[in-house]
Amino acid sequence: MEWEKGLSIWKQIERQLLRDIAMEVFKPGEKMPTEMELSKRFDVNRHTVRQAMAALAEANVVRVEQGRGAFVQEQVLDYPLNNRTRFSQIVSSRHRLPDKRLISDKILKASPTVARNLKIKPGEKVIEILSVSEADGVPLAVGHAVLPEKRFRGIVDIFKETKSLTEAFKEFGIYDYTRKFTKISAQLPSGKIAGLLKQQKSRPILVTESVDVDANGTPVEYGNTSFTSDRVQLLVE
Amino acid sequence: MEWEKGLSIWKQIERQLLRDIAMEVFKPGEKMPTEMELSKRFDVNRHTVRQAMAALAEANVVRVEQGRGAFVQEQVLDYPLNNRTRFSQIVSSRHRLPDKRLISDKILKASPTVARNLKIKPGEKVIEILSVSEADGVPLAVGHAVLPEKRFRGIVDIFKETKSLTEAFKEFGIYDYTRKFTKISAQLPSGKIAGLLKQQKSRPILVTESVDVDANGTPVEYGNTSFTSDRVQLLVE
DNA sequence: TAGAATTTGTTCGTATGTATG
DNA sequence: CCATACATACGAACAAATTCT
Repeated sequence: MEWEKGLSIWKQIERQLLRDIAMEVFKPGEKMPTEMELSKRFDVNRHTVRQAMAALAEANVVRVEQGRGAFVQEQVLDYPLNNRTRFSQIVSSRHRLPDKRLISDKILKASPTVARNLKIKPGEKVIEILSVSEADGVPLAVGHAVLPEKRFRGIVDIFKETKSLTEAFKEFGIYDYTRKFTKISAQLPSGKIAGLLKQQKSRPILVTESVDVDANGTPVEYGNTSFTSDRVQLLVE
Repeated sequence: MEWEKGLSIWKQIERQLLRDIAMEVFKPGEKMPTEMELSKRFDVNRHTVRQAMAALAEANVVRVEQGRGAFVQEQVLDYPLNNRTRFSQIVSSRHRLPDKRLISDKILKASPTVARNLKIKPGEKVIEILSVSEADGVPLAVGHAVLPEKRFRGIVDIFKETKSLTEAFKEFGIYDYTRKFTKISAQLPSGKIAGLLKQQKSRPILVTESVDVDANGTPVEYGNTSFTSDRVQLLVE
């Protein structure tokens, strides 16, 4: 590579790498070449490459992990929390193809935590639905929803057809429901969740705990959603 | 320990451990005895203890880490995001003693990201303030605020006195400012942040990125706050 | 499970060019 | 012209984290 004069070498390297990423020579999520390889390619010192990489990391274009390498940042999806937008709408509006796959469903007895949030008695039957939400075939979140079985018997079949809880609720006369609260924490994923999200166990996830209520204020769903923090960012406006 | 009849042994163990935690025999953040030690103490099989521990983990009373042991969960502080509440108010309302310590302040040039969010030109001078927010002497968050230097020259001295940006803003004629947006992600902390939060580098943190604007909609602060996810939970209502 | 190899992070030192007063 | 400060660039050695064998 030829160096223009008037512009520092590391800035030219930064521009070149940015072009490579834009041209998908290095694709989102993929590993970049090592600093050694890059310093050979550009025929400069490793520090010069590092300065370019640091600039890219600051601009959130790449993510550098000690001992592993640098990775091209996936496109981060802003996931709004406080309004009534649904997953499929959010993903569609970003020109990406949404999908929601049912992983499993079970009927079991409410644990104390579940019972408190759904305002039912511990031990009452509840429906547990595990699903994966994807955009363009890439998993973004694992949803873990719990609903009172007494009120929503048979909802799983409708969910399977419509792939949407919103639609399924309509069959039970619930045309509007709102989010009562959302609690957000950061965790490391279990092996199961990491597998479903197709991410490493060492990368953290965003976990939201929430309760949805119907027009009367009665809880209809207690949910627990795990987002890949590499591909999703929660947004409060 | 004597077993009551009519109640399963693991539930009695669960109750006993809960009592121990309530009496602070095991204190928040501390390591619990190993499963082996507990099974000896209660003279039961290790699996019986595991069942009790699993129940406590489900109830979020303890946190189990493979290869390290079980730890009593710290009291989690719900940190509301969407209203105008300030840190000191939030902590005070939970009957805990708030404190905000200035770690460092610097004047440097705005990076492209900073410039975009503050709506200034890249390279313009900005004030960078690093602070730690604590409750009862335990660090909860590390704040990283960036302000335009042109408008807020000398604000650091006022911040040092009042320990509050809200108060410092008043000296500059800003009596009201609002949060334009908050973006939330999960990350692993850098060594520096982990040290300031007095937590392990392997435990994830919640990072909020936000912009505050004055009454005219002009950005006054671009901030980046890192919360310990073991002691803080973000709350959106 | 233990150690070697790989890869990034940090800290020295050295040298050069450029802007400023 | 000089002194100073600052950014750039290179080199070497070691620390820390991860992966491979």
